[in-house]
Amino acid sequence: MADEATGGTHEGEEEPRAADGRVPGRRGRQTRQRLLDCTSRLLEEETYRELRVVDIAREAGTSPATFYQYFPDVEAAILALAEEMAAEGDLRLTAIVTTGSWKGAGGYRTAESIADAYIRFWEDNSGLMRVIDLTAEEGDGRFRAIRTMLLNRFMVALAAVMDDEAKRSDREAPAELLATAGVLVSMLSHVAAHRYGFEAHGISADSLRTAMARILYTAVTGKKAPA
Amino acid sequence: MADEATGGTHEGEEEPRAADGRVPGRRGRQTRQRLLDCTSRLLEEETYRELRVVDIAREAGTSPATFYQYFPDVEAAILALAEEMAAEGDLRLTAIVTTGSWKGAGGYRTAESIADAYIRFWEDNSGLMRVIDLTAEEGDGRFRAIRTMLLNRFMVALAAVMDDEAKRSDREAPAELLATAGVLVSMLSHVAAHRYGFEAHGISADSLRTAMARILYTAVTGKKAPA
Amino acid sequence: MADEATGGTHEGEEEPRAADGRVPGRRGRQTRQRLLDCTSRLLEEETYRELRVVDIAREAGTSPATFYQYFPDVEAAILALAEEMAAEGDLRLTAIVTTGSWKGAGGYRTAESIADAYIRFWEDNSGLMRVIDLTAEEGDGRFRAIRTMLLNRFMVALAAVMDDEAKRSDREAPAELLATAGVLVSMLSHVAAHRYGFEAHGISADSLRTAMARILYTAVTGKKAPA
Amino acid sequence: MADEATGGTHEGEEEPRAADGRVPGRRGRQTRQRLLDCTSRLLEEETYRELRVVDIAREAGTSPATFYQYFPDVEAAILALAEEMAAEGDLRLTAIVTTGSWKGAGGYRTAESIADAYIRFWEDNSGLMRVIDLTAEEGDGRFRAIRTMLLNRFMVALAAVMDDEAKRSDREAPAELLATAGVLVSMLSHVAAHRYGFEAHGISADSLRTAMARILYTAVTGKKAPA
DNA sequence: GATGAATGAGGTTTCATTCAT
DNA sequence: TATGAATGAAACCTCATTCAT
Repeated sequence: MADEATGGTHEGEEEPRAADGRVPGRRGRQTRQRLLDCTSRLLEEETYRELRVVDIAREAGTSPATFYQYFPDVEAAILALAEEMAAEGDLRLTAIVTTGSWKGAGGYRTAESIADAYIRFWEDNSGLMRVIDLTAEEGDGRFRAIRTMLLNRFMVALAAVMDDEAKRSDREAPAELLATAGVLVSMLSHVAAHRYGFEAHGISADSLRTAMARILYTAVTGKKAPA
Repeated sequence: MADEATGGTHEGEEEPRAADGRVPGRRGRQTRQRLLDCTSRLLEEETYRELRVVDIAREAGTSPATFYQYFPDVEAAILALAEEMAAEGDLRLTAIVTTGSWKGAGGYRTAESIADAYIRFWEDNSGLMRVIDLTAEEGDGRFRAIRTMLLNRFMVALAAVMDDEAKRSDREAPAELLATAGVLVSMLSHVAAHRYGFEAHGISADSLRTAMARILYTAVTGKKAPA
Repeated sequence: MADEATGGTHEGEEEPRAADGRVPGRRGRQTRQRLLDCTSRLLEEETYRELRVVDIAREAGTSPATFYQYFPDVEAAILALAEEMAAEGDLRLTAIVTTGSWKGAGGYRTAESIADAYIRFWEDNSGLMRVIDLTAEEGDGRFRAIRTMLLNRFMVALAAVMDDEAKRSDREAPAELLATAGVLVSMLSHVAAHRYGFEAHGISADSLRTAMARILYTAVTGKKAPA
Repeated sequence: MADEATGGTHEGEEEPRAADGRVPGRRGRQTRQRLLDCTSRLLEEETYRELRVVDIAREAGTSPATFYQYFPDVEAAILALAEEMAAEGDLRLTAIVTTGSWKGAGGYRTAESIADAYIRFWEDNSGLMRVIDLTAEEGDGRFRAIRTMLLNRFMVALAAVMDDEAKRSDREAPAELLATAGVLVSMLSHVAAHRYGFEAHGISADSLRTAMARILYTAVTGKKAPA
């Protein structure tokens, strides 16, 4: 969920630096990227607590020394990864909200597709999101910032939609507009994150999606969800 | 949130065992508890990734050797801690739902107090809950089980209430009753967990509570939340 | 030589601490001492620049881990060694000056035995003294302090003797009494340190001793050295 | 001080060679010199024990690879630096002795200016001299040779002066002529090296100079130093 | 029951060194 | 000539873990 209301920092693509302070060339950037990719992959397999520099290096077919040429430690690599992902994910998520229509019968379908897209997004980045969530909760400012960048626009977009819908149907927008949007984002995030936990106990992804879509729909339109 | 629908394992209070297999006496149990308390405390301060046996021992004013008399590793201590907490928390959380009335004006107040209690519970156990969430997401069955034990009854109770309310007001209960309850629990959990993230960006705990209470209220009663 | 005129700190035997902050017991102190002894030995063989923790541990028949239980790094071990030595050496050196008589023919013999004792002291501690000198020159306050503790009393004693002698023979004591003593100590130290360098080029320890004794004798008594 | 009586090796200005054996051109010599300069500078700031190839390269704004084009390791660079310095310093130091007059009242002033010049010379090359002293003490033949080259002529010149003065005043030259000169050089060197150590404890450079000048004067002329 | 002490094991980190460009 | 980049090798350092007391 979006921990912050203030806008994400568009950081103008600062060059990554090698350990000695120089900006790496083509080959170097390639290696760096390979390390990031492997970090990402391992994040799915290993426990965060047990993810080692050696593992990443081995996975990437290099030596730890090479890893340290590009990142001071595992966290830094994950941070870079998170930044990369947030930049892309931000758009991907926001697009979902702004695209769909909430008028008439299609509204519920929009709600569904949001739930769907969210779940899929989390699935695509589960390892990384898991760590971002953890570290943000642990109070790490850098990861909090990333999380914000990633979820904020989605949250704001959702709030805007709720506002529009309220006006359109002559209702009053809820006083806690942003908070409500944030709560909904939280709901989506957490369900997506723990999807397998649910499934392991008989609650299908499908019914989760439906349950979320209904809540979303009602929150946005103020109407009962269709049967 | 409740990853599982099946009941929590009531493990009949098995005695903790020391490393040598014996059931520890009074002094031993005290030491063990001290270690658990310190683990809990450190879980708030340190990063999970960096929590070491040595740290716990030092915090408890003993040596690592003593730690190993009671736990095979850090995870085991956390697990014990989690079990301890789940047993107590289960009741504490469920009580909230079963106690309150949903009739008339008081219904909304019940929703509010649930949100409140949830946030407070998380606050009291943030470090531990953080780790339980993480490890459960990472697929660790033991922690998933704990999480279930903790949240399942709450979820089921919530589902029951929703069912009752539907019957009372002659509505049809939502098809996805359990899923909906699960989703609501997710919402509560995640917002509680990331409460400080929200606050750091201008969304107050108060407005979060209100936003959650409204969604809860609507989901349970099928009515619009009062202005 | 004595870089400082102010008195050495008698530090009341502070207990050495292990890495975890505890005061080691008997066995621990033994190990610690063994490590110190080996450090001392290696200081004679290896280059300071190349003295590694591993070397010391191996020499002592333990593992690096054990070393780190007692010292944070090589420097710390050397420092401890230096402190140990300074406490003992201080007395050993000072005794030389205060013991001998400067009256009549015996005076020159006293000068000689000072030179002698100094050379011998350096020989017994060459490796350590070498490092103390280096690090003190490099500006390390801790080693400077040690050097002071070691040489200061000797310097002061020498100054006192010079003062006495001046009074006895009705001369005026040199204005730069302490500075002169310091310079003489420097002379003794450096010659002792580079003794082998001299010898390699045909200047025998014997003639060095004589040359120094003469300069000493003249400086202290104001008389020409006997042929 | 002059560890050796035998003459310094005049090595006929052999061209420096690059790693591949070629004699470097203009640009190459420039780079090499820059590396030497940086080494010299770092010798003042860093500890000898901690001076790394990487440091030098970075300081010089190049990469380690470039360093290795000119020197096989740090020691080699220091050695080159030392040779460079010794060639120049030799003359600079010796000039002091041969220039001044020892007749009459001016004699003491000559002694003073020697002490002065020595101190200044050390100050200009403290880092390097520190390392030369250490390595020579550690028994490294190459550095011993350098040290000899640097100090030998000064020592010999001093001995010659002492001899002259003895003859002039009809005294017998001290039997240990060379040894005495060597001891005096030691004195000068050590005091110069530890000048700051003295100052930190209340013995001023000025009084050191005076004390040394007096000892020198007496040793050379056989007379008491003027009040 | 508690714990000093030792240490195997293994990850971390740094560096020297090389090579292809 | 210069240097990005990679990396073997080795030291550093920390920890989990054990055991004798």
